[in-house]
Amino acid sequence: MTGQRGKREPKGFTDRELDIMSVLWREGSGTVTEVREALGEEVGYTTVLKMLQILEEKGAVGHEQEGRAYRYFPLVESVRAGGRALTRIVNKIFHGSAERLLATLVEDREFSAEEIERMRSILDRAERRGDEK
Amino acid sequence: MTGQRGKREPKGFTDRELDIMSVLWREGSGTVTEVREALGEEVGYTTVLKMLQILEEKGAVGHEQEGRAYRYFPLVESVRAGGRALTRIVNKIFHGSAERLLATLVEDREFSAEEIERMRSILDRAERRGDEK
DNA sequence: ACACCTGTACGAAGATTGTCGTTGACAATC
DNA sequence: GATTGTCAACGACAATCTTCGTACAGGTGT
Repeated sequence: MTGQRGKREPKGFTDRELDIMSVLWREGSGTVTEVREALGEEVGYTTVLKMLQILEEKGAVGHEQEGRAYRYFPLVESVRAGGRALTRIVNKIFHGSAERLLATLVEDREFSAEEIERMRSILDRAERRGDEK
Repeated sequence: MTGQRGKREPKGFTDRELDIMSVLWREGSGTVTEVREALGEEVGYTTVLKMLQILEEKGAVGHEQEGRAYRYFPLVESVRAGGRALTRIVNKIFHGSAERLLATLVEDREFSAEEIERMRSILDRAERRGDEK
């Protein structure tokens, strides 16, 4: 009974919710039918609708009328959601070490020289940003 | 009714489960009481026990008798769990771009010059690894 | 008008999570 | 040998998540 129940905290998304959000982030917006199609139609229409309604209740998406249908769009930015998810992983799994997270990230993946270069630039920027302080 | 539910897939951990796993990864192992203490005793003894039993049922932890108590230890490595979690995030939130994930990761954090340097080394290693192919 | 589409709303059912209370086993201590 | 303390097992309960079935509403075509 710690009472941290407040619905203010965004909290993370469950698997299915994340599937839906992923589509909306990628496409920008979508009707129930569009989202369902993007998911390969593996789930029923009403299921997708229900998920969107739950997500809306949580404040993660909004909708506007479009003809007869509703068009849903994300209200939380993917970067913010990603930041929260990463923080959680860094703290709980990598014991606060972003390095270790990075090591694991690049472990199982192949990168082109260009990608590596861009990632270096990202680190350079972070370094300069630190210096200016 | 897609039926791809097979309980073979490790799936992700929920918040509370991750709290518990985090302790076991950090400490190596722990009895119910130890884990509970590590969590600041904010949850009841039986709750921690139940979580450990659920985790055991899922194959994420195991236990051995130690005197009168059980000593639980992780069966899944943190790096593997982290890898799965990262894959999920990269795919669902960053649309497959590890770069963008990295950008978000370093965005809200401050790093020492040493940390940046070590992260660069990680990228160097990944690059060399790619070359050898 | 009537029968269909297309779409949303409602609500229920099953699974899982997270929280415990209670019980019972076992050993140490008085 | 009765009491107390430690600890696992069982089962209950509420909250969520996920999946739909069913019902209802507004157009469309004949």
